[in-house]
Amino acid sequence: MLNYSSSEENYIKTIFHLQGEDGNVTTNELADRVKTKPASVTDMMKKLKSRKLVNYQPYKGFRLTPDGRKVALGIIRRHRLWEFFLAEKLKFKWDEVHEVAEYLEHVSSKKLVDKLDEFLGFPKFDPHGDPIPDTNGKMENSRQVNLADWPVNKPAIVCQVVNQSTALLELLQHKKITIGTKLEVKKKFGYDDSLEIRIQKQLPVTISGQLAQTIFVNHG
Amino acid sequence: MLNYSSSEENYIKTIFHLQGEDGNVTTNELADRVKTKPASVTDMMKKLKSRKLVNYQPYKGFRLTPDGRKVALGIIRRHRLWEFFLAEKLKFKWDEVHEVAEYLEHVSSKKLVDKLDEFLGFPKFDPHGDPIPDTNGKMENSRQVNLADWPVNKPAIVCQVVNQSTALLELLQHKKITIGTKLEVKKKFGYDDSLEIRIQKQLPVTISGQLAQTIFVNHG
DNA sequence: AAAATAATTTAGACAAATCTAAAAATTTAT
DNA sequence: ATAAATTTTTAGATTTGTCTAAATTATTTT
Ligand SMILES: [Mn+2]
Ligand SMILES: [Mn+2]
Ligand SMILES: [Mn+2]
Ligand SMILES: [Mn+2]
Repeated sequence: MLNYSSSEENYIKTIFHLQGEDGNVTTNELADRVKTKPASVTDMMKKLKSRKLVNYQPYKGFRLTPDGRKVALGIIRRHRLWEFFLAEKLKFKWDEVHEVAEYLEHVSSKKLVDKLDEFLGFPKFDPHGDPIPDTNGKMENSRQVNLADWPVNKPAIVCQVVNQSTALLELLQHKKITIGTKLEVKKKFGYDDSLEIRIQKQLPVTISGQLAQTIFVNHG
Repeated sequence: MLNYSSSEENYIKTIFHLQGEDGNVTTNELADRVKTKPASVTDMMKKLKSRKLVNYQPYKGFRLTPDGRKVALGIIRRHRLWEFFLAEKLKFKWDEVHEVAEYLEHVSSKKLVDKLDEFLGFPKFDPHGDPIPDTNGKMENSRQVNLADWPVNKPAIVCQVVNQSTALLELLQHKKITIGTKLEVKKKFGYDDSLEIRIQKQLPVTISGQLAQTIFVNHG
């Protein structure tokens, strides 16, 4: 199995995140995300094309090839497993795991990653609720629904929180909401989109519509 | 705190291992160890000198400065903590941990390393019995004695095994000897330097003088 | 359909880390 | 003390990844 530089891996991973089901990725988009200049992106795309990891025609944007997608899923697997390790075993906070995982993800020993996965008990989701690909690149596509759209009185499990700012984390901690929290929506107020929710058997609490929109849940 | 490239770190770490208490390191020695050419070593020494990590005069060899020593101990700390993690938590074999630790050692987040240390229970020795520096660079200098020189009927704990070949590992596993094993030497045979040892309360077994010389022990 | 604007690529330069081949310094042998 | 051998350094080139500035292509406006 070939090996890629950290730089190549960062481009590959970012293309994966930017290209949706079908869309193309543009030079400027990618330059923004990997914090480099468009000229550097063009250089790298030529290289990745020659390695058959992206389909690329000048001025037409690019997408990962099936091979590129496999490489991307491997990087994402490592990133999310390390994030899980940092949060679960080393007691890092949510908003601290990503930065360190950016480095650990580039250590690409297959044996290391598979043994880590086993040690962690084959987790299905990282601390932000994103699914972790298995050895073969398969991952749950967690049919997750925004809490703002969840019906009243239906059990739900928090499975993802988008936008991982420290301010958001603070609010979630105060409300005692975390990945895995079981709750039900008790009331919805159309006036300001606020919700009244009940966590487990505790007293109901109110959360704003803005907060609800950052929270995604599963069928509990 | 400044950051060094993987390449710089490999040179620094290797100089630490090569320079003893007082000796100087030579260009060819270092080139051999870091698997590069003498010309590259000279280039790097100029750079490390300008960063005040080594003392270096052309043609006179080099040594780490106190700052360089601190950096080296940080790298060695990371290397050995990861080796311990791999062996203890991920169940890697002795002879598999080093290769992966060569990569993990270059992830230099202080928070990561200190939390890993805590998670592992502040281990004092890596799987090969080498001491692990603490956050301040202090480590046990394990007054270890070769098993061949150990007195009869005195409790000992295996703390290091030199020469980590797979063949040696296989033999040690068969004899059920590992780091931390408690044993006593029961008899010494001058004819072929073989020893009879007793592990814990088990029946005595015989080991060759050659094997005994690879094993170092502490006062049990 | 031009002209203006925006996006992308090319050209040329640079820093890091490495190499080979040649020059210089040091050490060893005669 | 020379000469020979060894070690070390320098000079010049190469690869990877980046940048700025200029040229090219595509898109949007008029
Ligand atoms: Mn992340
Ligand atoms: Mn990364
Ligand atoms: Mn090692
Ligand atoms: Mn290394």
